[in-house]
Amino acid sequence: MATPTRTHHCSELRAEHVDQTATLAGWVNSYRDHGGVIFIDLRDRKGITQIVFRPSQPETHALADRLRNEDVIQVKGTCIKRQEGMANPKLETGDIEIEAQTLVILNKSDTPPFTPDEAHKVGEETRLQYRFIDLRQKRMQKILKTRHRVTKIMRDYFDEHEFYEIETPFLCKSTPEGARDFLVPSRLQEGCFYALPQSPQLFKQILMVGGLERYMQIARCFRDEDPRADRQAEFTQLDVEMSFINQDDIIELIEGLLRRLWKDVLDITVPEIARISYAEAMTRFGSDRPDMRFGMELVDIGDLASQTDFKVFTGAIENGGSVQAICVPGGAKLSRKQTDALAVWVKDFGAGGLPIVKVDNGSLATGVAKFLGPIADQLIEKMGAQDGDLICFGVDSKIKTVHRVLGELRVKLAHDLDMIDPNDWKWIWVIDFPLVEWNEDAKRWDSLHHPFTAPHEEDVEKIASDPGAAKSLAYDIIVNGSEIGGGSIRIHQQEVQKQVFGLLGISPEEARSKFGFLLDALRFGAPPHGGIALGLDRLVMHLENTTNIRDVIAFPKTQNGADLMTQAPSPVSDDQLAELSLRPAVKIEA
RNA sequence: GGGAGUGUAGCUCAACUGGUUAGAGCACUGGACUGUCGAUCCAGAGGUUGCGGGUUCGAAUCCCGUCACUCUCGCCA
Repeated sequence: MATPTRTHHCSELRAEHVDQTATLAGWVNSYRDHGGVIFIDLRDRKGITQIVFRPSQPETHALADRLRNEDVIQVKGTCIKRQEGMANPKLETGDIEIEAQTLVILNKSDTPPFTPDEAHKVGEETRLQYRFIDLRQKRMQKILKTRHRVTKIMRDYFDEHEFYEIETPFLCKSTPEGARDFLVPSRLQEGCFYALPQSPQLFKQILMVGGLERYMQIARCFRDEDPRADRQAEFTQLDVEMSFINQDDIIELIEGLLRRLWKDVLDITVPEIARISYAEAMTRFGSDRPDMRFGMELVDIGDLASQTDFKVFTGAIENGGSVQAICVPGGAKLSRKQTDALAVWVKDFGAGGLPIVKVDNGSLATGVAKFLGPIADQLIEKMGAQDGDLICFGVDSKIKTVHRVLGELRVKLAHDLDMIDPNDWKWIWVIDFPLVEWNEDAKRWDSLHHPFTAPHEEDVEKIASDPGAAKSLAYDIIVNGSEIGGGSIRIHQQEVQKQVFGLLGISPEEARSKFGFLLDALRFGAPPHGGIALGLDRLVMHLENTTNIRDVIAFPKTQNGADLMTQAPSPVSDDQLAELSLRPAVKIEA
């Protein structure tokens, strides 16, 4: 077999190469056999070039007659200019073609289940099963190229800022907090298990105590939880940690990175990114990851609600709850059927229902309008509502539910009513998160970020006196309503860490057994430090304008955690199990 | 764990209210054709209607169960 070399890529040849000899190699993208002359569109990573086979080269022509889609071939021939009217403006290389002298079939392909050109209309299940074909389509190649550029830019950027890229272990100690761990049985220590890292959190802090000062890693993380459109069990983070810095340093550093990424990939300039507090984000947008591309901010109308006889409103307020509203511009055009569907939809977020009114001729109509007569004018004014608008109410005895319902609703309505400019980008930092949040079910305080997040210095006393009011030095970076990263300044003093563990109900014994190494590290000269992690998959999703995380991962998993190509996970042999001292509760034959 | 949706030829889809032999386009096979580029023309082959059960004279269609895939609530410090 000939060596599959080539002199040019399939995107390169132009009129200026006419009369030159060229050797190309690639896949048969399509073939057109005219009995005499045969045309092949030859494809490689970079483009497509048309090859012509003429009967005047009988041996080569006979070989070419057998070519089918996705055969891998090597062609040597002469670059010739296409005659007048025969150029193909759809191809970069459409002014020329290669007149083949020799053809080598490097590898004949079985009939493919689909071709790269039609992959975009093939079901995802089939694409994932034959991922090696799917990856040949232009879109997938572009996405993976972008992903490569993003990680390259990250490494260059942090290198310029004197960060070291340091690997951390995959085989880690299991900590039951947070997400469910993926467990790996130990062969050498019977009955014991490693866990795959949910993130390199503790290791990167240890690196700071270890004096490395600036660390970054493109880190694979594992969380054994149910997936969503934008998240799967195995994902990648840009992980960063720095010593002797404050929150502003991290924010400025990451803004610089985002600026370079968007400029380089999309030629879009990232402006100085505004910061809002968690409290403000919740009050105005009902969410800690507000989408700032549209309005419809939440308005507290508790004062007006209590002036009505509408029991839904007054009842909620009497129970210590809240009545809030959003004004949906042009929302009055929604049909009864559509608003009824919204009322069902909001129940997923804990709402009892969705009271609405439409604004018509300067007054309220339909829905709950008949209950709101006394406050109609004030409501319209307070909401800034116009004729043709829809006002949706969030009502509950818990303000948290009201925020959630209206926060989710405003995003859904903005999409449904096409209120978002697809070319708009809105970045925002959310800062000053509460340190902890009361978990009503478990009757305890939970970390909002994680247990190593530092409180504001002036709030340290509140850990004991008023934990819910203590704010943390945590920050999330949001783009278009999507959280693409978050981090915090860490606790670097053993005393404070002990207090936080105490607040979280982690006993000293428990803390010692789970995080003893961290507590030790904090005793021996831990510098002040902090960091952040950005979701690489989500970042690439934004840059490539997809809502499907599987699009930006070469070999993704399905919702069931399966790899449809390799058929993982799979049963294993009894021998393998015995070696690991494992006995499954459910046995599936290997 | 819950809710919703999808599953028919290799691929994308159709098949009325349960009713003849489950169709079409692309792909595939054979043939024709010397300028196509979504080639064209002629002919052909290709089906466990995801799987299992049930109702019925009769099931792709209705019912129950199950599996896979998607979206989603819970979950994801």
